[in-house]
Amino acid sequence: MAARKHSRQRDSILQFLMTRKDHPTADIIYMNVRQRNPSISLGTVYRNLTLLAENGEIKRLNMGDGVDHFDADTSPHYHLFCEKCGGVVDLKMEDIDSVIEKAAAHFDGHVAGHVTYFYGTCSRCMESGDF
Amino acid sequence: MAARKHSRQRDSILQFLMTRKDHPTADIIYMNVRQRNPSISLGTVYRNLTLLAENGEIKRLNMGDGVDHFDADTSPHYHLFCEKCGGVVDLKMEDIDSVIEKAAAHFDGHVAGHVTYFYGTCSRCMESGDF
DNA sequence: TTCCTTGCAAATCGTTTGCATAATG
DNA sequence: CATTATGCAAACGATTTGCAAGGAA
Repeated sequence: MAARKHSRQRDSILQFLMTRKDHPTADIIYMNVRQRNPSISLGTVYRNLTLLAENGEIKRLNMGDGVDHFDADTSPHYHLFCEKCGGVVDLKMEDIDSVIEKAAAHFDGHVAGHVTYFYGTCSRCMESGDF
Repeated sequence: MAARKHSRQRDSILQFLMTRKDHPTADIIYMNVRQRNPSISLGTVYRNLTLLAENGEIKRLNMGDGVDHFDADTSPHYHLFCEKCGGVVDLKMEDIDSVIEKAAAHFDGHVAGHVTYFYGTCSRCMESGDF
């Protein structure tokens, strides 16, 4: 439904996001993309992130910290929210979608999917020991 | 550390929450408690919900819809967010904390816990068919 | 020339907070 | 009396949106 047109802003946002594996927030993305494109506005960043997420080109992550995080890696994988640095890191693990059947077992309605994320300490904060 | 004093407002908030099994938001709680206590303010509702949650007397739920939901049932159980009515319902199922070990298996840092919730359609919306 | 996209600023929304006053122990 | 709690309204932080101007097809 979107007769989408090309835009430099969207390009640089997506490009930047692909270089990062720490799932930055809209604000972090804004500050970084700004360095190459000084005139870009926060609103444009938000608009494009939403557009890209709706198109499935990126993922919008809700890690319970009140801010949305974005991930250019759309392949299925899990995330951990580091309670020490507030960062989000990837977590490779076997698929646990079987929890859906477990949930559906004693449920009258329909279980379409699940959201699962972990919290704890990332390896970086584990080493640096400073907390 | 909290030399907590008694308050009618807190009482009515907790009491109201215990009568509901649909995990209302602060605003819904405010509108309802207001009927018995017309002078209560939204700020007081928020302050008490936070206080009760910190004390473990109630649970604060993040269902990814941008609003906090509250639950007076602190026993371990899961929740489903109904995509049709926007409500939150309880979902009884076997414990799946084993996902923590699965997550920790290939992770360098420390996995302290996980957050899991489901989304789909509640039984009520399933029946009424109107969507 | 369409009409999608942008920059900017104002507007929303949910939630928190400062402050003077009221209620509790 | 010492403090915690309240009501009110202003303040906040993240995200969205209206609008006139700019850029892509």
